[in-house]
Amino acid sequence: MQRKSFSEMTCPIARTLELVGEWWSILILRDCFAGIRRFDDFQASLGIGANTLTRRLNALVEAGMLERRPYSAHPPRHDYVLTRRGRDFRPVLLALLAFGNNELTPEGETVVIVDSTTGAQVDPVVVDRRSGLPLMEPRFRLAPGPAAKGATRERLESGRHELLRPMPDPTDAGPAT
Amino acid sequence: MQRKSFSEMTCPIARTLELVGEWWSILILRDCFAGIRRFDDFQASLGIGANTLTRRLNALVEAGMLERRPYSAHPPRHDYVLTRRGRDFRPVLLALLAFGNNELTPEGETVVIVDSTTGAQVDPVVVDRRSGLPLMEPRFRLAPGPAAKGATRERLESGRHELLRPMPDPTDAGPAT
DNA sequence: CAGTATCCTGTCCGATACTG
DNA sequence: CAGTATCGGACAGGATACTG
Repeated sequence: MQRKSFSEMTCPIARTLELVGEWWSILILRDCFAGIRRFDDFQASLGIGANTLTRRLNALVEAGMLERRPYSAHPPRHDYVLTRRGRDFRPVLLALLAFGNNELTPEGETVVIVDSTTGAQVDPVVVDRRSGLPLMEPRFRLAPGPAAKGATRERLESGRHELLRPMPDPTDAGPAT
Repeated sequence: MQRKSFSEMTCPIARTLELVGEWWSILILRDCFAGIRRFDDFQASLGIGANTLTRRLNALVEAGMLERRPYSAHPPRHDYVLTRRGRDFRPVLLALLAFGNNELTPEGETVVIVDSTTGAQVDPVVVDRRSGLPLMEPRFRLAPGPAAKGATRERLESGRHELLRPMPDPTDAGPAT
């Protein structure tokens, strides 16, 4: 990247983006959750060049998202499996999946989450683990953490942040104010 | 991109990735939720070139994530505000935020979500909106949607998919060096 | 089968200059 | 202030060839 490098950024979102780096990385992680572990299977599933796959796989290992697990010594062969950190990425994939299903399915959905007991399709929401309440509840707010500084801190303290707030629909003919 | 183009892919995750395209896009969306709406403010917040910002902003408008709202006619000026689709992207940002906070904060967290009533820090989880149960419950599973085909369908039907399943810890790699 | 090495190309991005 | 136009560099990703 010749972008100024996200590592200089303290934002956790930017950091995460830096870690998963390129798009293929996320798709590879998706495939890991689909049970794929072998080089060849990744290649077949993704339609990615062997070359590029090597680079992405190495990057993910280096990022601590994947781990090599030898299954043969002669010749040396290994599976690529998710580390704890890699498994922690799951909610991001679920969120991407939900968004894609809600917004981008001209010809119908290809993957859905269903509740086996009812057969109903699941609508994923993000909630607070402890209270079970959706994060949109007014009681929740973004706050500066210990390492926050400058403009970030100010913006967070001002309460103007809308990541946890319902927003008016601009297309719904709301007066422009 | 000279990648084969995700649009050929039917996976909702791949589609979403195609939509938000480049990394700056996601950071721009993040800033939109932070209440930023003006070209200049994006530039200052992101440290991005005016040139690049224009391109990303145009792409996001074209993708239906942002909308231009004129606030001046002479000269023509507009705010960039989230559309419904753009606001639908919120859970992805929350998931990225949570991941970054959990995994990538060597010097401490910069942004946290807190419960105002208790002061406790919030741990976000993804649950089924209807039942309130975490998606890891065995009753939930991925299933092929109406438009699923081929290998995707087979893999989903085989039940081997682990996106909604707890996975064994592979001896665990901590942060790789 | 499971990769690595090399070369090439597209394009994302940054810097700079310019406009109303 | 809010952008657009143009140029150049870095790098992700593709194609191909090669190894054990």
